[in-house]
Amino acid sequence: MAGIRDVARLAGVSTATVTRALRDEPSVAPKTKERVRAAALRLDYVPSAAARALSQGHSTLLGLFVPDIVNPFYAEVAQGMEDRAAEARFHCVIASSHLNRERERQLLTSLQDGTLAGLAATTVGTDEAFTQALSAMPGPLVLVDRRPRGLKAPLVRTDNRKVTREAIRGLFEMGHTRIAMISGPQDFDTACQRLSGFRMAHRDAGVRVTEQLVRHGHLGETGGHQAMTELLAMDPRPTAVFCFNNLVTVGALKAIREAGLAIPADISLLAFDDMSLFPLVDPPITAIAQPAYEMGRAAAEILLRQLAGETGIDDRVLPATLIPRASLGPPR
Amino acid sequence: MAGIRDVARLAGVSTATVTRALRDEPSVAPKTKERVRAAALRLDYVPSAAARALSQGHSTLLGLFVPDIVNPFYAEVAQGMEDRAAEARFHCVIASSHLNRERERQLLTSLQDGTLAGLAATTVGTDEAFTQALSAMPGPLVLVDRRPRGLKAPLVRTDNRKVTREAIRGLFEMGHTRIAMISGPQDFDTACQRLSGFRMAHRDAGVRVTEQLVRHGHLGETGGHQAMTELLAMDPRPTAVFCFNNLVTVGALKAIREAGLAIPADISLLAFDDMSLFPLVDPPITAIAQPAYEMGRAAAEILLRQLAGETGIDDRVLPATLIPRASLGPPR
DNA sequence: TTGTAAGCGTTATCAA
DNA sequence: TTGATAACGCTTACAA
Repeated sequence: MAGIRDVARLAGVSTATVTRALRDEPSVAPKTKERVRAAALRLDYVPSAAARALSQGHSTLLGLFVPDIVNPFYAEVAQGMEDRAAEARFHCVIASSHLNRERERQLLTSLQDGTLAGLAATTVGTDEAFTQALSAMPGPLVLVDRRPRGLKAPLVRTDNRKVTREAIRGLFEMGHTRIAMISGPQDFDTACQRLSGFRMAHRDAGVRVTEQLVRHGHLGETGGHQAMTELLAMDPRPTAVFCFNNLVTVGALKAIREAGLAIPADISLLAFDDMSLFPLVDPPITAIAQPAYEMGRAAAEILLRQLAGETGIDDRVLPATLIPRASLGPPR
Repeated sequence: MAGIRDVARLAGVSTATVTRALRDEPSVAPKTKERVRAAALRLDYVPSAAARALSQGHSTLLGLFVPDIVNPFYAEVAQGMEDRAAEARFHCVIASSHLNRERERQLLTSLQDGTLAGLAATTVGTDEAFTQALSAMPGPLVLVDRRPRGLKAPLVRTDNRKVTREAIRGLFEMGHTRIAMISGPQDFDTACQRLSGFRMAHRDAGVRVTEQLVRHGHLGETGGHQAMTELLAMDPRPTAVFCFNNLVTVGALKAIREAGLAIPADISLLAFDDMSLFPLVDPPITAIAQPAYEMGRAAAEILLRQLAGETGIDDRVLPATLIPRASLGPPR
């Protein structure tokens, strides 16, 4: 493996000149640059990332912390982040924790030991220790999707409240009056915002929210399934249900099927977060799609700007879109 | 940020002793270790990854090269790889290329510049330049899913032929005789193996393969859609179709719907690769599931073993499983 | 425009 | 069992 010295020797210059030439600094004479480039090429010279990181004080690695990379929402965030990072010749380290504490700790250590130049995190509100450690961390930080209480860092998110309010309004316009919501933990700000939109739509429609129809604290397929089962056991049943994320939707859908009910005839189903197969499900699921890919890009962008020295960066709010399909219909 | 010198000073030892103590080497006196640990803890000392990498000659970063992290198959591979890597305190850099050449080049550079200690790759056969560059690379390499021609490296894969053969046999047992296959590019060894299983099942059943029913070179949803449309235009139509991967299946499914045909009454559909929503599709799709997570773990495992100096590592063949659902039925 | 030389923070070698 | 010290390979003042 050729080093910078070999290149310097072959080109007949000093190592300092090699560095400058290869970075295309204007202070180097064109002829010199040419010679250095030729030498580097001939020796297959690739500068050592470790040496560079050590010398410059930071790496070109961005970290992305997500609960579950298999969840397509996060996968798309990852793809967006990675694409944007690659444009700046940065790489992404994706850590998918499954809420694994040990893994969280490892990631934080990596931020401290300089493996990572910056971190984008989708944190779970419950984990106070992690949150606190995060805020004490050196280096750029950006939050994606949600902000744990007390964490001061730019956030990339969707306008949850607005889009939910509009979507639920559509339900009222169809004639629904008993609309249920399967919401997440109350310390998820996303859940709160979506719930808030849900309530506002009720106010808009002059309908009081039936609190028993709002189920808090549900997560994942299991949570969605359980909440839906409970909702279906009520009398009278809700005529529509709004699920606060993709996995919860899947669980709810299964529960509805098991109960032998028809969508949307017996009950309408509205999902937050789209999935690629939702159009093929029976029936195709109407969903509020978040611009996950763009959110990932925006996160990388913000990290890069922070690394460039910019401070006081604002939150970035991206629009979500209602994608009408067949799971919404007027109540019987 | 405290460095090793600060710790050494506080503990009253040399930097060499600090290193040894923190790595728990037996040559350090217990009392000394204790003192060093206390000092490190008090100063919040975290060794610099860059300095360590420079000094040791390699990082603790594993690279995973996949075509598309949003495809759940690869996402699961990534999760498996990452979990296994984390156990050894390694991180994973995921590069999702979308067949982007520039991105491929970047990743190779990272392998050369020492950013990555090893690389797991799911390469696309078509890209000879990349393949060749890969084989010329320093450092451990492991192939996942498929092996491009001429690349000598351990491979983690599924027993494609066997599982396909058995699944297609099931189709014959149901009474099908005109079974189509939407296969991938002929330079994908996975496509070849699955096709081979398809042919073997025909031989087992004493049925000659109708070559017009075998469509080569299709990839992605678009490819699946197009191939299926062509197949449905044939007269007589096939009574069953086998799709060689998940995206192709989705495309084929859409084409069947557009043609207004019923599954499985008009045509049976068998997928290679499962997806989490396949059970919810109309009808639920019968699929051959690959142990993607385990494949990712195995890839990391092999990389780690190579880093530990092991050579001559064999391919790892994992079993796939047929998951019966409702998209298969006897022909009319 | 180019060169010299001092870091950067570990680890590893050799002595003690 | 511990300590000095020389790498590791690049970047960057500072000089020339």
